[in-house]
Amino acid sequence: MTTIYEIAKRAKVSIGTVDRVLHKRGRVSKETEEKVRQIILELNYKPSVYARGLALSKTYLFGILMPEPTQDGCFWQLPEVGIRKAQNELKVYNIEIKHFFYDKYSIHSFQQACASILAHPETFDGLLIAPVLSRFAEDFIKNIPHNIPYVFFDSYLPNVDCLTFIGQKSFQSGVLSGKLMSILVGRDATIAVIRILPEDYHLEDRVGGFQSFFSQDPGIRIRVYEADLMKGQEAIHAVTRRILEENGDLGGLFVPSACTGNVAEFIHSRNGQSPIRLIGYDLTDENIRFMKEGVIDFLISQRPEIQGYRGIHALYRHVVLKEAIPREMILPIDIVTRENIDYYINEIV
Amino acid sequence: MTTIYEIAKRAKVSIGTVDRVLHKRGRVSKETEEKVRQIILELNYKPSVYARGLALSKTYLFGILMPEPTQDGCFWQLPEVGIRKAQNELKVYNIEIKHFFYDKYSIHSFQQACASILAHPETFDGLLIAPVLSRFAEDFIKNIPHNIPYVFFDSYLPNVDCLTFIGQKSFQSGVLSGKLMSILVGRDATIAVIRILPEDYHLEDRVGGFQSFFSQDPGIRIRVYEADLMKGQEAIHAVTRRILEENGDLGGLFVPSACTGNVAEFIHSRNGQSPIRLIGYDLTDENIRFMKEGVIDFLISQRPEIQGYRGIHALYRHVVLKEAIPREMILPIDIVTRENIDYYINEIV
DNA sequence: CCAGGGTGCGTTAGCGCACACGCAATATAT
DNA sequence: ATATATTGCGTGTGCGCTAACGCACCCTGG
Repeated sequence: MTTIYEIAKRAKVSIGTVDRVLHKRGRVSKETEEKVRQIILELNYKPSVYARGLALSKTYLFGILMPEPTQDGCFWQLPEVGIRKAQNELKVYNIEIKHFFYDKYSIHSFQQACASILAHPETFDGLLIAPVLSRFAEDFIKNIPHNIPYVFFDSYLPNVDCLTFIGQKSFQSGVLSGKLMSILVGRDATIAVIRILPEDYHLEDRVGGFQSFFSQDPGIRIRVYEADLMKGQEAIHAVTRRILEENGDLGGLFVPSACTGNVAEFIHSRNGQSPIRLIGYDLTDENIRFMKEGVIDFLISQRPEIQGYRGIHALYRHVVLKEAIPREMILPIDIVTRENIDYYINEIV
Repeated sequence: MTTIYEIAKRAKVSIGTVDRVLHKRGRVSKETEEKVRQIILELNYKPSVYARGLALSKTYLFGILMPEPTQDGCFWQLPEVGIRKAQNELKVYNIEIKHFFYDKYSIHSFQQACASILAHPETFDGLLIAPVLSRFAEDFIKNIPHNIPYVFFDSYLPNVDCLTFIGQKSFQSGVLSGKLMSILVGRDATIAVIRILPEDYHLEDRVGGFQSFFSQDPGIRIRVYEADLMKGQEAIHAVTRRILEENGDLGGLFVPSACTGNVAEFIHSRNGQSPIRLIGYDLTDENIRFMKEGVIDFLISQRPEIQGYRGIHALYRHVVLKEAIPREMILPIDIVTRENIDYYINEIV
């Protein structure tokens, strides 16, 4: 193990000088700085995290900005699980976490949460953000001081300098859903798709991917319906009713969001008819229940727990260990069905 | 943050005494020990990993015992990927790793690798073991000194005191394969299963699970064939040929191991006939290729990269951080198909 | 009676690093 | 010219913990 003493000795300077070079604190002549840098490279010096941690004895604070865990059928509890796990693991490294939840169907609530963070931005060593309300999130991002890194998870904001994005390729997950649906319904069928509003890139992409899978398949008729959640959860029931009324021969139904359970609930209550294949997203409690009951055929999981876990970890590795972080971490598109669902529930890294 | 000084002050003793209590090094009277323990509990004292690491300035060595990475169609490269990643991440905590590879089709080779470890067992702070050759692995385990912890991954050895097991539920993965096969082949079909020898609990369970899925399905005829890999890789080709010859109406083929690609290769070369649905295991290069070409329909992944990564991490958390480790970590049974395979390739935590 | 050993404690020297401080030597302002 | 910054460097202290060391005190056996 090479230490700053070793470097100082070889460069014929004191450890103070080495330290100044390492931390770019100036007060070093060009020549000595160059010499020290040279030796650091030669010896491939890496500071001891233990010694650094001890000397600094600083506690780091990461802020989390995300929807309230109870929203979207408690979907947002899932990243929470991973965040808590990371928090526990990283406690020993003096990492602390502060949550800022917002109501994703209330712009005011979102802006209030942002304001809380921006009131004392310098107290945070990093931020983990689910930028669900894309347009308003952009304003927030602009006001984050440049020296504080932030990570996106779940959804993405283009043209923004985040440390990394952790999530899934939405379009491709739609394509995969299409493939699964095609296996389930056979060559000739009518399939309904529920487009969820308010508009969200994420969900639009899923629908786009799904449609694209069938784009050259004349046997499959795809009909797109809309449900506006700004008008309340009842919108889902209403549209499902319409779909069933208007399509007596319905073979399958694709729901590009976590509210698949609401659809399942309605379909289930209307029993006795021919089975409708149902594919949706995310392992919320309700979705799990309807999958086990056989109402939902496939669920796509985005590994939300792991997104949360990795988000915190990325901040830790960047801020504390000063490691390089990849620009994005794309998680697999997990296919969940009755036979493997138990192993995906609260599955963390 | 509470320190040993704080504890010492409250207990009216010196830090040396506190240290002796913490490390159970004796030389402390019953009464003072009790008092110190009491205060430690009260303050919920957790030693600083930074200070410990610095004071100890010890490097830890973990040994890995697993098959040569090139075996089973380079399947064993996959856990290697995760192990290397963990190694890189944990380097800063003074963790080092030493590999012991063996030829899983040579008992002698296995025993030699074991002997290398047992020659100086005390140099290792922990072991990560893939106990593929179950019966011989048992002998090895018995000879590991009791103070050195070991972790199993990939497969399991019953009645043995490992720190944790990291792997998948083999039987259930077979059930899942059955489900997928049933969706693919429809209500009436003949399905062949290749039983891989030498006997391996892991693979037997997968076959068992697969058969159990169809146990009450009169429309599906399941025919089990055997291929003995001890006689070389050609056994796979030979049995595949026999299957095709004896089952003109073959609807599907289930291969419970990584050598699915070998089967695919053979089926692919015999083109022009009706499509045979193929389900197998693991993302080896060959399997990936045949999946992308459409020869393999589904692959089950056991997340081998993550198994390796987590194995090292578990040892680290137990040995260095002295954290409690769960008795087993069961990984999800991932369904991989053409549309999502790209996101599973070399996917690590 | 005392040598030898065990018991119960306090003291101390690092581990490698961060950072404040101090002290010359030079540069700039008054 | 003197007063005041600025540059370039070395020194020293402390972060919290580990483990060796040392010093009384007691017990035991010859």
